[in-house]
Amino acid sequence: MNKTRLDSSGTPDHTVQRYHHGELRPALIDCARRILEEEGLEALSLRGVARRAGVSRQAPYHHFVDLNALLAAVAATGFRELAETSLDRMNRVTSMESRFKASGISYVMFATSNPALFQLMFAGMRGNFSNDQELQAARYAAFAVLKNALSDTGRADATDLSALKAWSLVHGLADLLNKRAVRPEDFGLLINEDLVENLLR
Amino acid sequence: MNKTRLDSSGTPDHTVQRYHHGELRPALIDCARRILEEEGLEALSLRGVARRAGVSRQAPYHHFVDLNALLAAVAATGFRELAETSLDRMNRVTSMESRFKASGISYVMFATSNPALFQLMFAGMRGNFSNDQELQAARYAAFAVLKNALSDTGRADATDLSALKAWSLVHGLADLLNKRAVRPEDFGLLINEDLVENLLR
DNA sequence: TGTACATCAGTGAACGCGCGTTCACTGATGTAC
DNA sequence: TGTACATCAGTGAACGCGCGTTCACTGATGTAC
Repeated sequence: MNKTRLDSSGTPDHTVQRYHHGELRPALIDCARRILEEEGLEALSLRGVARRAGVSRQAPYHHFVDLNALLAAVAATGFRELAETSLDRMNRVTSMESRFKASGISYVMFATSNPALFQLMFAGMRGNFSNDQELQAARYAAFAVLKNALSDTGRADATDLSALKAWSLVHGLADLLNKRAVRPEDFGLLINEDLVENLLR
Repeated sequence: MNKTRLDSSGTPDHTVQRYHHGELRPALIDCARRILEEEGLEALSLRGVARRAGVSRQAPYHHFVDLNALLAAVAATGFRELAETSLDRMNRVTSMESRFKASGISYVMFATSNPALFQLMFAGMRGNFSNDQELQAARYAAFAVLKNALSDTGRADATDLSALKAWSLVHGLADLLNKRAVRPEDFGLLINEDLVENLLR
């Protein structure tokens, strides 16, 4: 272990090994996200996260009571990001109809850009960490963005059932793409986004 | 171990413990299915299956080269059953339109009646056992039943893209129900089937 | 400004678990003669 | 019809792995005086 004191510039730096990490909690979440991205959900473990953060196995327990708490925190970042990128994309267009369509596209794009994270976000709903407060709030906020996108269209059929229909459509497409049950090439298209565009037209 | 000889009636019986099981391969697949049903996909292991079949840990290796081979065999039974129950349901109605609708309903009902199995069936597609011959054949046959249900309607828009749209819709609904992201109670309904009926109307 | 000391955030070793898989072995079965 | 024997389908012990988690400990930090 190459332990050095914080140098005089004083800025926290994950690459500098110090006894007190300083930003370990967010760093652990970040490492978990990278493991999800590179190795998938099955490969995510507390020990692995600690290893990646360059910290002892026991260190994470100072920031998360157990593995589920870490998973909940990671899933929460996922929902916040989903809401954020959805709003970003929606704000690039003006009509309520195109905003609604943008929300659907962003849902699929988020899911296929972060397949393991997306899996974790929904795995939690029947799992052991679904009652985490922070996670519930983030999930609720993300779903609200999407639901509002539909109701804002003012469509006559903007019912709960239509919302479910829209959600099922994009959720299903996202999952089929992630599971490789469907590929854009099968439709003569190059990338997922083209396929979503076509399907939601 | 209560090992008894095969009694004079001579019928193979899984409950009678004999040195040679006689029907171990199908029995293992059956045990795997029951573990999926009762404990979920994460709980499925070769050791667990052997344990449940009342057989040594090593015994399954006489019938499956490794865990993936067993998983592939289990997933294949799933696809065969999906095709079978879909056809059953479709054959209870006459018009091509209602047959198509029946195929959609049966897809969701199968998925929600066998959540862990359904998860396994699609997990394989990006996993290590997707190139199993028997599995590929069963999967192809099941998907053909559903695709034909649409093309048989003779709809003008019975394109590949419409097929994907229909598939995404039922697949998404199935997954949302399985992940408990959506419950029929949220829509004032009692059971999943009512919700599917409403959504596909 | 210095310092004593409580608290915070790490370390390192260990426990117990279930897993996939390999190895050498043996009882059971079926078939050729 | 009997029997020798190859083969099939089991057993049981063991290896090595990664996991979540607990325990006792210690270095670092910040604050009251």
